[in-house]
Amino acid sequence: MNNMSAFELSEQEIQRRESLNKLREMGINPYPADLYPVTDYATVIKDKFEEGKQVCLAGRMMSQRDMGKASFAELQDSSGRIQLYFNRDEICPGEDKTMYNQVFKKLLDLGDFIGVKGYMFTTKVGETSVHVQEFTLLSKSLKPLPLPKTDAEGRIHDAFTDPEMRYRQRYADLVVNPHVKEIFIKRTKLFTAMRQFFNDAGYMEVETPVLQSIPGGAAARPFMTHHNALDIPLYMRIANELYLKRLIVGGFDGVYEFSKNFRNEGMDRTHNPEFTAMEIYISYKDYNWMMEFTERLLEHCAVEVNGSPESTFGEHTINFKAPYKRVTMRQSIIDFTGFDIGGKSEEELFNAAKGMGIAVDNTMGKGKLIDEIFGEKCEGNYIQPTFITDYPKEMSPLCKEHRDNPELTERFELMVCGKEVANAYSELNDPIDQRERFEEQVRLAEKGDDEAGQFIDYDFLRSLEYGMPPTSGLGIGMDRLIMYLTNNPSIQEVLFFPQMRPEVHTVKIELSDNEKVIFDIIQKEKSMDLNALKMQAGLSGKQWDVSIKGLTKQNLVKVAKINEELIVDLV
RNA sequence: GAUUCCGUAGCUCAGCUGGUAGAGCAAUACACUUUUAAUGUAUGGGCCCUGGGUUCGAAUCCCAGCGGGAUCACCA
Repeated sequence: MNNMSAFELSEQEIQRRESLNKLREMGINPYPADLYPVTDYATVIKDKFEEGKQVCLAGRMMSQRDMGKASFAELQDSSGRIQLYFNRDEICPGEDKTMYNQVFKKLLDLGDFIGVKGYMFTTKVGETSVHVQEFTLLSKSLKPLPLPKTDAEGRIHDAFTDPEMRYRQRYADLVVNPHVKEIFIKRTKLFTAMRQFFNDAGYMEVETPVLQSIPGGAAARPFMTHHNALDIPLYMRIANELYLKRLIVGGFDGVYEFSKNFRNEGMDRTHNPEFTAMEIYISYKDYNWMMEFTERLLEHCAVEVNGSPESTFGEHTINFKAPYKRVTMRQSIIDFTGFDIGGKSEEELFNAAKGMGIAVDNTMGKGKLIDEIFGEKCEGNYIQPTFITDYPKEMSPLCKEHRDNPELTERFELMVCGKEVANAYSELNDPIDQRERFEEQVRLAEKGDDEAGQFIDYDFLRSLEYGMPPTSGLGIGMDRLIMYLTNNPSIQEVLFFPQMRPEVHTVKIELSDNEKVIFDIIQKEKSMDLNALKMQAGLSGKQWDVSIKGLTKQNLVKVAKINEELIVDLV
């Protein structure tokens, strides 16, 4: 559906345009340029009520209750809503009552931005309100908002709920659904809290390239683009890890970045093609230190966002209060399956997984098999924040080998509600080992493992050769974290503008009768010789000329000259 | 990608086994000087997602498409 075309204005849209014109005729500019001297905000003056206090505020008029010579309206600004009281003889003290009778009562529509000056008072019924002495139209709204109504018990009626329209028209969603705005305020609070925590610890926020010639740091299908001047392919980053590590090589102690990453993969309730990860790298630390840092960080963030370390997600109450339980992957698999992966061969793991009813195939190595068992049997059980540690080496090409066991890595993931929200390593800084791991990934990719990385970033290896201090790194899926902190099971609810299929605008075009005749023929044939079409249409030379030009102009057909013959094609 | 549900007025939704389209809110007009889902009276507003098919007749039944939701699969 679309309302983009001027041909299809609804009745209400036409009425609003007429009001707009009337206002102009009365000398009222519906889109004035001058600033409006706002001094107050709706909820602030409601919370700190002072009888008779002069106020000046601005916002959208969201409801109007006319009672003849007096009226009530509601003003919604960025802070919330407040009731306005309009009295005819105070708005219009003289003989001329136009401002009240015409402008306020007739020509203003719900959704219009107005500015009001007046004083605070309480109505008979006890509602704190602004007694308006003067109002100004600040901006006219030409399209009716999908406005719900709220009753005395606070129940919302006819709420604007259609997810498609809410996501496509987030601006309208934000105006009429205050709880939606709340989600995004919390989202920003989360980012602020995290920044503050890192900055207080002395770490530095940095920016690294979004356009990369080698998309490294993760295994995912990248978006490709092209740089014209250099005439080279470029990729949108899938991760920023390798660039942050280069900065650690360069001598920064701690660097972090909120990284918009892009992955050209499927979309669903928890995946959007562009999403935000936070990555931080801190030198001279290991993953044990990072676990302690992470739990303090998340407790801090939860408190800043929700005022409490506890957060509700669906049927669960998640407690982000540190410390979190730590379980090795080996122990976790023992806990939930009774099977001990320690020291087992690939064949034994293969058979064990098969015995658990897990779909296995021959391309799977040890690491992949263990990961499948964990993903299938264990992962979903961790509701409260839990660190799962010591992942198999094969799955972690950027992570340092475990100090006690060469088959494992010093890696942890933080599980919340059965999903990964953070991932951290003692970072691999041995350039020779790193090169071998990359080469192993390329072999796996060639074998058909589409999760393995296919590119080797030789510049990154060069930087490691100069020497990277022992470093621990942490990555957090910001979208997923804010989903948990705002009780939203869908990523679309925590992104202002989630990816959608583009809207199709079927433009309705009025064709003349003659144009229709031609169009009907060409629509069947798709493409035909111009003279044959002219004959079939049976129009006079002049009628033909006007009609075919009309169709070409409306971009419905195209006339092309091929080998001295004129061909008409359907567009 | 698979399965399934949905698409009707600005919004939220009815519309039965096919018979010329309905409500509430919103809108327009009138009345009303402290209402608050204000109220009362009257009025207007629809490519019923698109395209085919069946039928004397389709919002309704069938097929295809488009868009969206949910579940599953995939996603270090």
